[in-house]
This record gives sequence, structure tokens and C-alpha cells, in this order.
Amino acid sequence: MTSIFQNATPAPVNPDQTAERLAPRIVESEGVLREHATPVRARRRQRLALDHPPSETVYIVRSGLLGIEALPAGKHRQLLELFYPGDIIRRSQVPNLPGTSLTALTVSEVWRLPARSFEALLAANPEQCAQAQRRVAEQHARATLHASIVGTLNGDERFASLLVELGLRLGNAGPAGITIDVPLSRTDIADYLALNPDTLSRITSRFKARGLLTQFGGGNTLIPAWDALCASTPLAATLQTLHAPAATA
Amino acid sequence: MTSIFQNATPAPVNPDQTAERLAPRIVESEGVLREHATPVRARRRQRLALDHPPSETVYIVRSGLLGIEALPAGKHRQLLELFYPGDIIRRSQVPNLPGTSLTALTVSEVWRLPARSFEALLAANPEQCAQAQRRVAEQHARATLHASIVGTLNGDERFASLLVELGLRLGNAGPAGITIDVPLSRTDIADYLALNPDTLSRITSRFKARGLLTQFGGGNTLIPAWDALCASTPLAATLQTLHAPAATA
DNA sequence: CGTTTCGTTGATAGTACTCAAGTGGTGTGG
DNA sequence: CCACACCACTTGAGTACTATCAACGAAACG
Repeated sequence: MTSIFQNATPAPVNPDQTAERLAPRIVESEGVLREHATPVRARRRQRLALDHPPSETVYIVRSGLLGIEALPAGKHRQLLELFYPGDIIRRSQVPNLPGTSLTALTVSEVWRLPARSFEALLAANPEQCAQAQRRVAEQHARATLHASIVGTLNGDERFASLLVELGLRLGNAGPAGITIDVPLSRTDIADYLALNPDTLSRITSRFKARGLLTQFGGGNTLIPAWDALCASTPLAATLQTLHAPAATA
Repeated sequence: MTSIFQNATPAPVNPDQTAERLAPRIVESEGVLREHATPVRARRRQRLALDHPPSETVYIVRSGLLGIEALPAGKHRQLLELFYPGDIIRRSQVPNLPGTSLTALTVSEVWRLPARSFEALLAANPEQCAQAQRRVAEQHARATLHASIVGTLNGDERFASLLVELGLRLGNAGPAGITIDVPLSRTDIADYLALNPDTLSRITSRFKARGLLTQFGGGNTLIPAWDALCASTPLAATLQTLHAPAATA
């Protein structure tokens, strides 16, 4: 049991620290991209166009949370992937599934620029080229981890993994525990974890009964015992490396 | 039913065409990378070192088939991802799961070079920088698609999807149908599709009974009815866009 | 205040996992 | 050449988990 906690120290940050840790990344990006990118604000549930390669568009997330959704024929909606500030999004990164779209899950701000411009800018700036490669590699690792989560974990473990991810990304440490303003609806969570909404409801009920979770109105969630939550998923340590503040610096 | 076949034309190629379509990609890579990369030949089941960022290594697949495997605590081995010729592999692309390793699934040839060198070369060559970005984006799409397959499809559909993928990548068109020399063992396939080996055995028996599959010794597989196989997975059209010869040119 | 939507919960069915026994092929040693 | 052990694959029976369907309750909205 101690092995899990070694690397999975509960390190959600307060808003001030969040702003602080985003600073260096934003400064680096601003230098070259700011002049050529178009700032775009998206409201909740707004879809952003995902064009195909000839006129491909690149998005860079500045704030908020976005996701890729798909609508397989005759099946439920899927939430394939989540994007956080700093992430790079382009059409060719996404499989050509029916109903694929990029959707803002919260009020978000992104930079938009043509793929050709993006590539030209990176080619002209070695430092930023390497940085973009590392960023895309990190996103790839997250996509692979998600496949692993959905493929091998049961419902409870999947949900615990998502809570750990959101806690590390969006959590605020408070006196009673970690508070998360979860930007995903029940349906979103179910679609992301490849679970039925009914099954997810049972899982949340179980978590509440076990004291792992307390819910307020409007998606506000309190996690009283972070360590106990981390112990509920075998991948807490791995999530820590990909979602903890230090990993994105 | 016709909608599936519109884009999923059975287009496995014969060896000659395979060599032909790989040509342009290899030529482009050779120019800059060849001088700085170390050619490495790996035998079947050989593991390649995956170092962490400070001394990170980049591999570029030249021939063969490789995979990322992980050994979650108390669970079965997982095959997280498959890599084909032209793919780019580095440690930071892979989640930090226990027992993570890069393994050659067939006799393979790769180019190895330090991440710093790789980044420097891309920074110096705009054309190759853009090419590498497109390649990594394509790999990302495949990883996301795999998560979708494992998350929403049942056992039969998952297996059919893998057969379509391998048929498009490795298949040879013959008089009796498409022949595939499957380089994966039963265990490999089960671990890749997040299925139990027993369950996979039942699935293959079902496929044989339905006339979708004929097996010879040593992994040689014949698919008599490609269209029927494509109709067995809802993602045939999507697989086509990511694995058909035209997609990798 | 009625209507709609979302979340919850129970009963049931379908799917895959687990364990166990049986089968076939391969390699080794007598 | 045969006997044996060993391994991978197959197949059956029981179990666990999740999906599905339906009913109910609560909150949001007109």
C-alpha cells in the first residue's frame, strides 16, 4: 500500500499556484505564435471546426477543457480524449470516426492557426519545435494510458482514475479535502470511461457510501480522503506522472 | 451495408506493391537521418531500451513490427500499441506504467538516435520537421482509435478490427483470398485486444465456423471473404483511412 | 403547476472472466 | 521408434461484471 503513495502524493494546487505554474509555458508560446494565431473563445458545448488536411487547422489550448467526441453508428456517444491548456490539437491526430468533433467542455480559450503556418513557425524556431514535439509526445502517452484504463480496469477503478486525473489537474486543496469543480456531466464521464450512465450512477453511489466522494450542486465535488482515492486505482502513480503540475511545467 | 464498403475497399497489396509504396518515405528519411542514426537489428522478442528524458532515445522503425508492452501489478500483460515501418518511438510517448518495454514482435530493423540529435535534425530541416509532425499525429490517431475499439466494441468486433488492420498492413492478395502472416501470438492478440486468451480462442472458433478465417501452421492466416470480415466491425472504414497503403504514403 | 430532463435504483439478460479438464503438437530421453 | 513431459490451444461449467429496460424521484423550465 505504501508503494502507491510513494509517487502519488496528493498534490492538487490552489488557483494561485495553478496560474503560477502555467506562466512559463505561456510565455514561451507567446513569443512566436501570438502574432500568427487567432484567439478564439468558445462557450460551453461549442464545437470547433476540424477540417481535413488540405486546409487543416491547428488549435492550441490556452484555458479551459476540450474534448473529442464521436458518434459510432448505432452506439452511444464516445468522449475519446480530453485536452488541457497547452495541448495541441489538429485533425490528423484524431481517427476518422463518424460524428467526430472537437467540443469545448467548459468556457475555453484557444489559439487557432492554419497547419501550414504552424509548421512554418516551428521550422523557424528550433526551441519551440522541440517543445511542441515533447508536448505531442505527452499527449500520446495520455491517449495510450486511456486505452489501458478502459481496456483493463473495472468500473470503479476507471472512475477513481478519472477523479485522480481531475484532482491533479483542476483540484483545489481545502480544509475538508480536495475540491474539484468537475466540468463534465454524468453523460460525459460515462462516455469517456466507456461505461453506461446507469452503471456510473451505481459507482458514484458506492463511492459516496464508502466516503470517497461528496457532491454539491452544479458539479462541485469534494474528495475527503485523497490517499484512499489513489488506493482505489492501480494507476495512481502513472496518472501522477502525466497530470501532476510538475509534469506539465 | 453498402455504406461500409464504400470506403473499405479490400485493398491489401502484394509484396511488390508494398516495396513500391514504401519507397518515397524511406528516401525522404534517408537524406538527413541516415548519417546520424545507428541502424539496429532486433530479433523476435528482443527488448529495446526505453530511457527516460534526460538521455532519451528516439527509434524510427525501418522494417518489421514492434509493440509497447506493460505489466500492470496483479493483472495480465498488456500490449498497448503496435508500431509499423515509418513510426517514431520515444519514451515520453509512452505512459509510465510498470513493466513498460519496447519489444520487437518480428525481426525488425530500426534507426536509433538520441532525442537531442533528432530534435536538432528536425529543427534544421523544415520539410522533415513537418513530416515528423504528421507522422506523430497519425500515430496519435491510431492510439485513440485503439482506445475506442477496446472501449466500445465486443470481442468479435475487436478481433475483426485487428484482422482488418493486419490485412491492410501485411496482407497479400491471393486467388483464395487475403493471406496474412500474422506476427502476433495468441497471447499477444489477447493482450492487445484486452481479452482473455480463452475468450479469444472462442472467438477464433466462431470465425472459423462462419467461414471468415482459415488457419495454417505458424501464424499463416487466410481470409476468404474480405468484405464479410469488414462487415463484422463497425470501424472498417476508419481502419481503412489509417492503415490502407494510401494513408501512409 | 405541468412538463421535461436528469439522476437513481431494481430486475433481468448478455458478455467476458475464471477455473478446470481435455486435446494436439513438439521436443527429449530411453 | 516409442514413452513421456511439456506447452499451447480448445472447450465446458460456473461466476462476476456490466448493459439494458423499466420505474421512480428530484430538479429545471416554461
